[in-house]
Amino acid sequence: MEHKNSDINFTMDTSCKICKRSDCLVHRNSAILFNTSKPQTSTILKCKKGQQFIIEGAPVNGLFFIKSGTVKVFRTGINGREQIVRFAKPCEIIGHRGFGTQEYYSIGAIALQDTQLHYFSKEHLRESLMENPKFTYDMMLFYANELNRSENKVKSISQMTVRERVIDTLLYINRKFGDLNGFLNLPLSRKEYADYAGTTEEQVIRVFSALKKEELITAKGKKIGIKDLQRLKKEINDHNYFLDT
DNA sequence: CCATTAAATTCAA
DNA sequence: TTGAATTTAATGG
Repeated sequence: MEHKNSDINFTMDTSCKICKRSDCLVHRNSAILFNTSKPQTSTILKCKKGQQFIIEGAPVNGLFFIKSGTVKVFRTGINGREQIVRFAKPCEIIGHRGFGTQEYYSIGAIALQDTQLHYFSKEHLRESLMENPKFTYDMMLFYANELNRSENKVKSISQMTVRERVIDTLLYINRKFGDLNGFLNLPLSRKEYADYAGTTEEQVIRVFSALKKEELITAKGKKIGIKDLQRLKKEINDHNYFLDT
């Protein structure tokens, strides 16, 4: 909740050197995004673990693309409760909802690990979008995907039981971040699972304990291992089915 | 929700 | 690399 916003480090970069994926929006459109003939192309923002780089209510000046690391995007509710909207990994966009119409961010974003972000100004993006239909189309697909996911999330929160929501969260993390040596490749606190699933830390801990007893998962601190993916999937597929990345 | 204990992580020597 | 200090997990009221 209470994260310090200390020295943020800006450096210039003219290309996306790390990511070489053909399905990466930044890489696929790097010629446009890193157009060297334009003065202000991109900036790299380096965030340390736990650093907040988008503050709710701050003015929107541009968009962030994750170059490396992971990020949680959240919104704070009325009672100070944190609702995690999504977890984001490299090649994803952050802060896009505020782009265009909104003046201020309605979400906050915090680096879960040391993270590098490409930052593009509104002006540069506007020009790139106007000039390049392919880039615009890629962006549109991203928006459509996000909308779909967000609609599904509304359903899951309002209609699923706590247990189902926790399982759903585990499957989401598994789908999106995969596993490493049998453990989910993203260390999260129980509080963070709770904030995504829309419950409390205690509930998550209790569901985890039950799942461990049923031999569906294993847990060693923040390392959560999925033991029986099929049975977990089956349990929520009775009510829900959705894909996302 | 809060208090207690156990467990895990961090950090600095 | 270790272990003391701090943070986080788990359980029961």
